[in-house]
Amino acid sequence: MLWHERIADIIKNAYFKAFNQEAPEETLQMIEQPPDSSLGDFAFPCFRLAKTLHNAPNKIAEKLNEAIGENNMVTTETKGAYLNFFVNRKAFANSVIDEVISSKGSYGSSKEGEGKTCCIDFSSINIAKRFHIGHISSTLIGAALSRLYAFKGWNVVRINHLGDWGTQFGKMIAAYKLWGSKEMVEEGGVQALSDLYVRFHEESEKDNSLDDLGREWFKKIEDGDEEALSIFEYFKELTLKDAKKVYDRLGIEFDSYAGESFYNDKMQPVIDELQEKGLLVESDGAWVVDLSDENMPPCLILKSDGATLYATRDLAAALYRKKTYDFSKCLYVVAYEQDLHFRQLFAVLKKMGYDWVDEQMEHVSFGMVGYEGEALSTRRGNVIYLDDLLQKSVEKALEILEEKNPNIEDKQLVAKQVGIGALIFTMLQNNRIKDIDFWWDRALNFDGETGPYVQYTYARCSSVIEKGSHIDAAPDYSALCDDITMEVLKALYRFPMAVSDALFRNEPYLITRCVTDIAKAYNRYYYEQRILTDDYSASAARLLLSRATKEVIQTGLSLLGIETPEKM
RNA sequence: GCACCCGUAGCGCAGCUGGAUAGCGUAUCAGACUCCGACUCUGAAGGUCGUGGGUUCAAGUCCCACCGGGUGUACCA
Repeated sequence: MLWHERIADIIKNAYFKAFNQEAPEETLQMIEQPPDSSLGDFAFPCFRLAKTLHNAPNKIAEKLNEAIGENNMVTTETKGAYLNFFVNRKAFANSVIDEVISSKGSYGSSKEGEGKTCCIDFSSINIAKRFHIGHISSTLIGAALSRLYAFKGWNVVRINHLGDWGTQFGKMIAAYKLWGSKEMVEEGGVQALSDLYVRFHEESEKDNSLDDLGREWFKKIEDGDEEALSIFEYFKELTLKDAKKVYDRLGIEFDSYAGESFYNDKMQPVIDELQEKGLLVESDGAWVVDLSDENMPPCLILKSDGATLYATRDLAAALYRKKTYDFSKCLYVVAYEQDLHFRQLFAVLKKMGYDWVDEQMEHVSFGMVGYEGEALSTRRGNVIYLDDLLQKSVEKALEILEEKNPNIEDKQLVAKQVGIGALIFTMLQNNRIKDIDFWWDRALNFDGETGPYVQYTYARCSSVIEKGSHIDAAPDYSALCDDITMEVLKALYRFPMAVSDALFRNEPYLITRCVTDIAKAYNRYYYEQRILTDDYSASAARLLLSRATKEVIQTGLSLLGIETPEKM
């Protein structure tokens, strides 16, 4: 039983005894953890009760305290309006460790999502463009969320909504036909495609007949011309092959690559439906859904030349996903630049009568990535490609390993785990909404609260557990009752709540920070408390704590997509 | 112009959805290994929480105005 619940029960009983009425519904939610452990392990603030009980908050706290009396699980004391609880440390240690060890790596998981489906639209790379750091947030946040939902029992559909539609692909084909060749692209990969595109732009400044050629080729794609399609498919294959390398290194897979082109033939029904429901109005030759009652600009559905737009496609995609997956939740992990677009999208769906939108659809927006104080820009060279970044981070990790632990086995593998782990950790350390200014020296800094710090703690646990493997005495939990050990136990205790909060708020950083807290508490403990001693019963208990720490760190990091080497 | 987001220590950020003395990391300074891994640990210093009002027993947190920064604002995605 959770200690929160246990304490809520104690309060409820005391409340009834003291005031002869039921305690408020939200008693459980009112329980807090004090800012300082010396105040208590849990606290119940009584301010809010003053009104209903017509009594001063500190008097209420005192009365509850009297009503509780003696209890073998907690001792209580009042401090002003707070009723503070000190847990029975031995019982607390025992229950936290049991809980972790008995769940066998699934500590913090649950089945609350069972039978429900969550679609997560993330990463969403563009065809014929290299994977750069502009896509890293969506990719890592989306991947972490997909693991989190799965951990909570959800059926997760990971969708890579490819940017694979638009006139630029007509231009690409034109450029390819003019100056490119299979050999050249085979050798240069996606970079060669980007170069072709850049060249097309340059040349079309001088020769504007090229733009017509581009449009012609795009028209051919639209009309299903065999040659155009086969070249286009080839570009797509090439891009995905490149991206796959990055995804593999990050341990990410997708269930669907249905991108923009996929919805090409699925928009007409949506347009018809908008028409039938009387939502489509003409405006300056274009067809829009008016959203002035929502204080938003109109949502453009059809251009004046009859062509569809981004919003049209997203409407079709949303309805398709609902029909195909019957989701209970549909997340869009997209930068905040598109806040308005999603607000419009959701508003239009609601006008169409889809009331599930409010509860089920969410734009999980995040801050933008810049490079050393400037905006990302391919033209100015302010671009970092993801494969380069991963490579550099792994190299840095390898350098440090060579220096600190040159004789380690699987050095290359460990360097990869540490280097990539460091990167993921940094990216998932803060609130999504914060902009990220990318600096090489910051990205490659492994000191302080970083991925390697937590991984190091994990390796430390492994090491001491191995050293103590000969101990088979029955654990004596009274060895886990001092203040410093309690901080480790409390950090472990908080983990399931961090997981729940992270899911509720769609914020992976809550996991990152919880795992960091655990590592910090354990490192301090490790320094202050000798784990392996002559007292085998005490050692056995301390080893169990180490094992619990190790397992929770592993669970937490794996949710983020970070691996845990046994040695580093 | 309008809409949305952000503003907390030099820098990078938390702050449990309104509660106890505002924290963490970095950088700076001072310390700690004959000892389970020094990629560790302890301590010091660093703040009118952008500004001014308001609501409340209680405001970094809620409301209003202003200042500063970012993003968006119909035929791109």
